[in-house]
Amino acid sequence: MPAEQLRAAARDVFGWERLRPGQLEAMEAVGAGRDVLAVMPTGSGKSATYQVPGVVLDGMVVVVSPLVALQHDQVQALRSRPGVRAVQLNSGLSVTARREALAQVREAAVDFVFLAPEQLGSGDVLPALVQGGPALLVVDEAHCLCSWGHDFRPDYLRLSHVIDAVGRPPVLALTATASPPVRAEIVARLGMRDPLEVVRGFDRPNLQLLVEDVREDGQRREAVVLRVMGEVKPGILYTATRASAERYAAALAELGLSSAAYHAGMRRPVRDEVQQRFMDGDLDVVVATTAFGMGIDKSDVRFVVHAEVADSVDSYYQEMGRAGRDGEPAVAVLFYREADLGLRRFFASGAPDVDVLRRAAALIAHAPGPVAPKALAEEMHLSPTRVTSVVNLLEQAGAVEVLEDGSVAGEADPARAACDAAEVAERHRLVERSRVEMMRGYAETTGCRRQFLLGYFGEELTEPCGNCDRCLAGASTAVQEAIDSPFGLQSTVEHVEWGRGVVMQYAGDRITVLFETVGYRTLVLDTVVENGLLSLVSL
DNA sequence: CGCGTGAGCCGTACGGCTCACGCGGTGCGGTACT
Repeated sequence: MPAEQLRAAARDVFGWERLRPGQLEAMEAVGAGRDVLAVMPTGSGKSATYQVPGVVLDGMVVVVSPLVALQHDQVQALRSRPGVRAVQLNSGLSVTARREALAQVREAAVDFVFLAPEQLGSGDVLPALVQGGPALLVVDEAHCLCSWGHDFRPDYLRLSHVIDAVGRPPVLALTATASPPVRAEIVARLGMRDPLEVVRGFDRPNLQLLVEDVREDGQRREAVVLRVMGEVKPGILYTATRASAERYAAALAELGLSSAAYHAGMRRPVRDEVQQRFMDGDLDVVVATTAFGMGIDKSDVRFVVHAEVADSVDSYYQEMGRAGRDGEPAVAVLFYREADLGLRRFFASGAPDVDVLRRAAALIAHAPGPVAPKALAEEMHLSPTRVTSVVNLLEQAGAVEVLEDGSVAGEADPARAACDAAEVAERHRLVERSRVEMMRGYAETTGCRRQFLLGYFGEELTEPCGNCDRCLAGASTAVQEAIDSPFGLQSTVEHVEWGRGVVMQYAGDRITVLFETVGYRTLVLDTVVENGLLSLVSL
């Protein structure tokens, strides 16, 4: 697909006179049938990378998108363009509307179809897609695969099977934030082949990065409220729990701010109203849990304050990145207390029930033929989500096989299968917990915070930034040149005890490695070298 | 893991302390009930 054709479509259909370099690069690859992973900041025209090829391509584009509300907005935006046909498939559709949409999909009589991964799990959607034969499959907000796929929304981990089932069209994965290991996981989990990675800058120099140490929980409340009161509005205050969001929202309102809480425990219409008021500029502060943010693109947010740590640097970067999108000065403040890591560790430690794994493996092994997930759910009195998650683990452990129609087969010894599957989950749990530890790394770093963040995302900032609290205090310790070390960034190393890992970062006299089995570990480089703890692995 | 809540106790009559316990995030879909 020549660039000229893409430019013409962008201009004639969407009214975009110019395409940015990253956009065009991704579009051309997609048009040429290549898998693409695009990591580009929100507001940089990520959606254009599938919208434009979508109107040029001969065939239908399937977009897997995590939130029904996002799908709705995306469909509306596309329908407003001349001659563009877009539908969505979700549980909100009436029987008639759904039947109609499915018929259109079967005949490939639409340009775009939007759906959540759960739609692909059962019934009539996958056969309709197979018949329609998509020309491109897009996974929007692809980091959800890693953050949600393992337990919360396990249908995400089934996408590679869907891609195979619909005839392996080119795959385009999109996200705004993904560190190198997250990118690798997206590529692996989707089974992408030799993907082109288009990664556009992570650096947001207009964001001032601050961390405030809190000793006692009691002191924090007041400090957070004072900070929010003192900042230029509007802004977002993130909290770790719903109750905390409610409390802060009330406290700020009492002091005269227009503030509102936002979390998943609130009724849908109330949540929508809060979001709308924020977008319209009617709110000074939204006090929210992680429920708030996806799909929010408001340019003039002046601060993002975290009352407690996020669950990973990936999440933190994504949340703070909602400030200062207009390029004007904005501030990201993290209130840090070591004890807060406990709650995040708790969230990251949902251990699987070995007995459930064993029972599932036994049912599958002793069945006369392949078992439908629905039958497993009924037999075991588990929700479909739990069953999918259990099947995913057994499959990753190599104990069962999921057939093209979704049914599960396997003859492994149940006790053994459960043990192997639990080990898969345990490895994932360790990595999740080490991601929490990297939040400590950010909060406790003695060096430039931006160098830490960019290093985490695989980019190098050669000089301290001058716009974080460490730099402003003149206290940034020099970052050790990677050149001094025998282990280059992103090189594969082997530890005497923890096995293989990838070098992620240098900060001060320390080296951080992401190990396959135990997750992130930070080591003193001199000790590593003196004792020969690491060796370079040539691949 | 650690915070907030409520029960129970102290030691002197209502306030304050300690301790045990439960709970904590994210959304899809479908079902049951107005």
